[in-house]
Amino acid sequence: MKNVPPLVQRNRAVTEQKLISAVGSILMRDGHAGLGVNAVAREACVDKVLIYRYFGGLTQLVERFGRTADFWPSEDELVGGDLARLQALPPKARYAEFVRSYVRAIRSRPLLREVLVWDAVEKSELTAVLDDIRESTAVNVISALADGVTDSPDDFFAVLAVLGAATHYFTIIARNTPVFAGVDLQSEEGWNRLETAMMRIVELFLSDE
Amino acid sequence: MKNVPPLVQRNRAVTEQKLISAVGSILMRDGHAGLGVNAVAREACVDKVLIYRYFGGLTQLVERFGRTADFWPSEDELVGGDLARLQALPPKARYAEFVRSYVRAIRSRPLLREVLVWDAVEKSELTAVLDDIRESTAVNVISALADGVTDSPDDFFAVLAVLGAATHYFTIIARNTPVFAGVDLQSEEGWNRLETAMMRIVELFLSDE
DNA sequence: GACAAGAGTCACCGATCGGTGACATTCTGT
DNA sequence: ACAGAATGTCACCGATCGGTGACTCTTGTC
Repeated sequence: MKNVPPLVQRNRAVTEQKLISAVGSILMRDGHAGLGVNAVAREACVDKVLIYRYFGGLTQLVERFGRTADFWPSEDELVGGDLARLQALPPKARYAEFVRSYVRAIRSRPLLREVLVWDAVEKSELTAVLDDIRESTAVNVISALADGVTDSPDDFFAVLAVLGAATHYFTIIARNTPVFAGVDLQSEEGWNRLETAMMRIVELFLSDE
Repeated sequence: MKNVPPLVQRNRAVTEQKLISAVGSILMRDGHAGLGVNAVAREACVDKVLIYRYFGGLTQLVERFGRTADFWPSEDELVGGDLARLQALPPKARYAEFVRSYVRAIRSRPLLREVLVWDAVEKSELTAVLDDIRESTAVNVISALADGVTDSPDDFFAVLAVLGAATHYFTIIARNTPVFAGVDLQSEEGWNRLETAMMRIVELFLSDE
């Protein structure tokens, strides 16, 4: 009897999953500063010794979390869901729309926001993993969109880097800072100002075909 | 005799100053995460109880530090040291040079860098103080430079906010992140790419008189 | 049914944290 | 000179941290 897989207790796979998702929960609720062995174990309703037994320590657990969790938006979402349609647009509209999609994709992910903070503030287990994901994604997306801008005299990729950096920064500080350089970060109106400014920047850098 | 002010011991003013500058030292060496009552007292070679007696607690001490320390560059330095000369330039060159001065002013201040990190990552005692300083400085400088751009159809101030945000972000992540979106943050060449991109952005937004 | 391996529980360690009360020393006003 | 305030020292508290050893209980195998 009871050949059915155990309903509840004594299941390493389930316990591991509880621990991994506890990392995400804590990041969302308390930020990276709240991440600790005791906190994760408490959140997962599991004894902390299992963190060491199953993962080798918090470091490795967080590493597993980084590789498992998909807080980073997919490349499809980064381009607004339809790469082919975007590619068909003339450069101006193509990149303007991409910038807007990027801002909204980043902004709408609270977990990603916290991870961005962590990534910016200190060198951690997630940093290396995240940096790799970010850079490879950036390369893929940008090369998928690059068309008709290669012979520009300007360093358009540097411009894109500037816009990406600004997006990350606004997203991060909007959690606590109400106003930056006169722009209201708590209202949609403020973010619209930023979006249009960024879209206008890429338009000014690109000819119309 | 001994009417001269005491050479060494038993001097509240000196002790307070030791504590205040210890805050700066720790921020520089260990970042905001290393700031604690014990750490500050240890750094200042002073008993921690004096932090409570003289300031009321670490919070108020940090607040005093925020108001006294001048990690934030002066408005003169933000404009490259000579406001009048800058104001005499045509808008394009004026703002391009301002952007470059700003990037370099921020980048060359390690203490400011750490404070920027702290300000971005969490709501603390310094946050409110810093936000006030930053916003009022921004208003002053921008209004001192504003001339001939008021009737632009574009939201040029939002563009400046974007550039400021990107500057802060690059400065923050350069401590740990080697590359962002293909730009090397550890080399002068990478920063030159960013500087020129930003300067080019403001140029494209401004007519030549 | 016996038994070993795996899963989970519990109690404990040393270190550090923020915070405080009690004491010793020095300075100052009269 | 003396008293009282100011300055600084020291020991201690409870809480939390990361980490570990030893135990109990469950499960699968023979």
